Formats: sequence, C-alpha cells, structure tokens
Amino acid sequence: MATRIPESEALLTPAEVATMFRVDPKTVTRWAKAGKLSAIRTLGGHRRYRESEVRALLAGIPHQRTGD
Amino acid sequence: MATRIPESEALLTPAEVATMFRVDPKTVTRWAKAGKLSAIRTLGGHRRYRESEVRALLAGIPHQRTGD
DNA sequence: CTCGACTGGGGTAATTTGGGGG
DNA sequence: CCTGTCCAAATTACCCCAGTCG
Repeated sequence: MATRIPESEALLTPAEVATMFRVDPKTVTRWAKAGKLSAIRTLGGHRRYRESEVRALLAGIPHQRTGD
Repeated sequence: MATRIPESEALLTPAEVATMFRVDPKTVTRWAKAGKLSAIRTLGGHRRYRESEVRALLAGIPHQRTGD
C-alpha cells in the first residue's frame, strides 16, 4: 500500500481539543501546563494532544494510574 | 485546521443553559446534581451540558424512561 | 521565502463552583 | 419540594504581541 505509520497516535491541535471540551484553546494549554493533559511539543514549541487521551478525559475518566 | 474533529457533541455552558430555561446557572447546576441533566466536567471542574440534551428537555420531553 | 492562520505567554475581567440561609 | 441570592475561591475567557505551522 502506501504510507504505513506504525507507532503514531492521532494528535489533535489545541483548537481541536478546545472545541471538544467547549473551552478556549488557551484553557487547554493551561491543562497541559497543569499536567492534566499529555502534550507533545513540536519542534517549534507548539503542543499537540493525543486523541485517545482527550477522548478518555471526555468520557469522564480521571487520571491514568499504572498500578499503585 | 486540517484535522477533522471526531465524534464530538455540541456542549453548552451553564450560562447558556440557564438563559435557555430562563433560570439561574445555579439552578441548572442543581438539575445536574439531581441527575436530571447529563453534565460533562472540564478538567477544571466546570460543567458542560449537551446541546441535544438541553434541546430535548426544552422540547417538552420529560425524563428518559427505561421501559414502561 | 512569503502568506494566512494558529499557537504560546502574561494579565485582568467574567463566569462557575460549593455551601448556607431565605 | 423548588428556586434566587449571599459569600469566597477556583477556573475560564479575552486582550496584546511575536513566533511557528503548513
């Protein structure tokens, strides 16, 4: 076939996440700074969020715990 | 943007719902706490209400029955 | 390299939250 | 039983600008 991207997760822009939560993009950035959201930084410093992460948060799932 | 937003439901702020019902945002919060309204919480604790849900209630639809 | 649109950072006003009492 | 208002604290929204994205 063609481009088969393996270990790449669908990333969303701040505007995307902001729309899904009905908040301002700046607010999403605030969540990332607060550590409430996993943010991947581009080479320019911009943030990109994982779709799975956002959807999980929207579903009402608190924080991901890997055992305790 | 280029990315397409997945399944996202239009959400309304407490002020929006309050205006639509001609009540105070505090009252809308009570409905959410009473389970009369589906509320999605932001990562900051604020509530967001589904537009479809609110519109259905405004349309005169009572509560969701689970078989009758 | 240039272009339009979006993003990041800081600061301030508005909104929302929670509980108590009318 | 249901609703509107009080208080203080927390969170969110919008303003500016320059840099980055595609």
